[in-house]
Amino acid sequence: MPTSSTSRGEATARIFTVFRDRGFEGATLAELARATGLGKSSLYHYFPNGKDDMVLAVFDLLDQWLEENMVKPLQSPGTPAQRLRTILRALDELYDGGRNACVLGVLVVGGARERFQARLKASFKTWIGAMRDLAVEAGVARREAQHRAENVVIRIQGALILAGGLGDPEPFRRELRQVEQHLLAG
Amino acid sequence: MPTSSTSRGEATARIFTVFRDRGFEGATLAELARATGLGKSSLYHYFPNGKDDMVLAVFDLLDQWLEENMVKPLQSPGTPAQRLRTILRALDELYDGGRNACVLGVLVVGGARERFQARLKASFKTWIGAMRDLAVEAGVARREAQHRAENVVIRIQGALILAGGLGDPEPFRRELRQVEQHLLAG
DNA sequence: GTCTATAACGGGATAGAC
DNA sequence: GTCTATCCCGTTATAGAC
Repeated sequence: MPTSSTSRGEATARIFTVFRDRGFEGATLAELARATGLGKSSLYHYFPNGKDDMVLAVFDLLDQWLEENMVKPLQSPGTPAQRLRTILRALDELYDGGRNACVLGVLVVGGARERFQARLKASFKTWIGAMRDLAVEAGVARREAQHRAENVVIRIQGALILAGGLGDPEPFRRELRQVEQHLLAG
Repeated sequence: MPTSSTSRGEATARIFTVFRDRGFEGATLAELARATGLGKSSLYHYFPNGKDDMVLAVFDLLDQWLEENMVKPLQSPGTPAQRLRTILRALDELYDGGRNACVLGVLVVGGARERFQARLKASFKTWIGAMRDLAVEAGVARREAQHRAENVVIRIQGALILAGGLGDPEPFRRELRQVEQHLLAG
């Protein structure tokens, strides 16, 4: 169906990286156009409300990613520990071993938060919910599982911040290893 | 010596909150002027290089805060646990129980990181170093103390992100309580 | 759907009087 | 040190041809 050289979906994937690296107010139309290979007019063709629409598309893409890489592994075969490993590997890849920021964390700061609070909350809840369900399945009491799941997300977000601030991805890598031990521990 | 109604120091304190709440690119001169009660020209009188100079002043202020509230308590009387409590109380106040963002975390995202990487790294290292020294004094081996200190900073940063994303400060409050148990544990 | 051109606006920054 | 006025540029957004 798509007739253009760069589909809306392909454009969204590029736009994702621009918001992740530059933040909402730091992402200019010029850079978004360059990153997608589209002219400004074409961007407005796909995203009539400009950057706001682009961010919503990024949330849609992110929610697909969460569904595929966090939620779907809950129904896969294997032990909870094995599936957790799969999940953490996907996160490690998404964040490029601590060298990439998290677009959710980026959109929490500045004026973007107010605008997209509902989507931010929903995405975080999806993520936390998946981690919690895995812990519950491994025998952790539901309330404790919820807290551990939030703790996992907190530590990943914080590790990405520190890695960025130090200019060194190592804190992220160590934290990811510890998280693996922590979530399902007896 | 200051003859103006709003001194540079007072202005910096207000500017701090604007960058914290809006981010570097989100903070406009109009808002910075409004928040300080100064005209644009007065801002440029105090900060000849505009927003860049303002951020440097914010780093100076923050480093003073770290010295007073993280480093100085290391020489205070009392057990390490007591001094840790004092330190965590100061952080709880700084972040208003999880309702405020961390200006360090905010400046890590977007184009501000590259510009201020050195200052960011220095501030994080000061903070981590203080936490580490406290753990060492409590009998934790130095390498383990360093890791725990980084973990504390990671969890505080991450908790602020999640609190912002969910629009609920509770994750921060719980994390702060857990951090208190974790840093010095035998 | 994509292009060129441009409108309309807001941003950072400066000049010069006081 | 502060004010008013202004400049210049980048940014968002739109118009209209192809």
